Amino acid sequence: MESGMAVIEKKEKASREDWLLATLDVLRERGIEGVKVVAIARRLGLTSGSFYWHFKNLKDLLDAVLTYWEEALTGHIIEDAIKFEGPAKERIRLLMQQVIREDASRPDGAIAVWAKSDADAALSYKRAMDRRFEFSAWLFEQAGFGPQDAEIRGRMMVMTLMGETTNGLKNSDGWEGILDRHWRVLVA
Amino acid sequence: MESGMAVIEKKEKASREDWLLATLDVLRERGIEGVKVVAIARRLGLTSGSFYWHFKNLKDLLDAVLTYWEEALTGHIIEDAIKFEGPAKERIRLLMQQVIREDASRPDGAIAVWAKSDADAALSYKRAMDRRFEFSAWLFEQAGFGPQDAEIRGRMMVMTLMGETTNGLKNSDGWEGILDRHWRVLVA
DNA sequence: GTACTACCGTAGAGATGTCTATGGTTGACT
DNA sequence: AGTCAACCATAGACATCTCTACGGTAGTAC
Repeated sequence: MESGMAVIEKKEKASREDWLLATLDVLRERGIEGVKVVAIARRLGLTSGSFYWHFKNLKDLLDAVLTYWEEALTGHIIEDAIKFEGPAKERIRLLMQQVIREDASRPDGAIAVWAKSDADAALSYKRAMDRRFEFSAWLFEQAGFGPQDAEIRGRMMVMTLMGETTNGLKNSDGWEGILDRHWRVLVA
Repeated sequence: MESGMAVIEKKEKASREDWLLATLDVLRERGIEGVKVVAIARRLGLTSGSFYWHFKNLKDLLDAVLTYWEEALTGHIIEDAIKFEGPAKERIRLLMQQVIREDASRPDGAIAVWAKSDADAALSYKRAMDRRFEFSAWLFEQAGFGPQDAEIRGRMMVMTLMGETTNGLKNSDGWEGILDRHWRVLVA
């Protein structure tokens, strides 16, 4: 079953952020229980000895992962959407495209599973999801839907995007068409 | 971080199916890398020695899990929906309710993550998803939508249900209302 | 009571993982 | 040339996991 994990990038020196990003890769591919110090070190072409220079221990790294996911990976999409100036429905389309385009780097599915067994992850996950639902509802209100309708459409958008993301939509043929048709149903 | 895993059920003797069901619980809660022989044995109040009476090895168990998930956990929902006699839109509502009601026992999210790192799981996952998409498209065609529209609405339904499932919709207040509003948008 | 089936426990080898301790190495600055 | 900061490797104690080997037990069948 195991096919081994290759050394992805051989760097002379790795920063704390390099370790963090490599961890996100492992998290996405192997799930939370696959996040081992030795596995991440192997991926970076380093040893575990160097890990403990950057992080106190494994938990320290996992906390950093959650914080990064909440702030950067959820936050920047919202910020970009707020900045956008133009029709509200186009803003929704833009956000959907951006999420799918980041497809490969999003560990959302793995974090959802992680949240089932870990209290800290569950807190982060709930905060992020609530934020997404709230912002998505706002997006659809701006597009002219009433509060109740906006809420459910926003919720559907978030769910659909998470589903397509864990499903790897971007790697399939005609993903842009599929996304466009999702959008049409949502803003209809 | 680890809070230990309690002995859930202490049985005198366990069958192959008991091991399988316990594995599904662990899979859902800890992800694929958390599926360890000792962990499942602990949950059943047994030791790993007994595991190897029922299964050749860990891979043997994991194959059984995939087969069971594909055939039973995906299949019976489709079968129930086919059996239903009544308006096509009501059939859709029924299916959605059934999926959410089974919420707690569905390991779909964990299998999606698993599929990222394992070829066998990826095959099972793709087969199951294709079957769901195909059947869902049929459901919406029966409800009067054109092929293209039916396909995208079916896809959205599957994604939304998977999202709400990994999100634990059933454990939240007013989940029936939320589900009903999802349905209304989809069949509108 | 003997035998057989179905199941379980224990012990242990070997692999893999966390984390500590300690000692390189490399480039920038002086 | 010397020093310091930043980063990495190695070794090893200790824990956890897979899987084998082998012996034990409870129920049923005769």
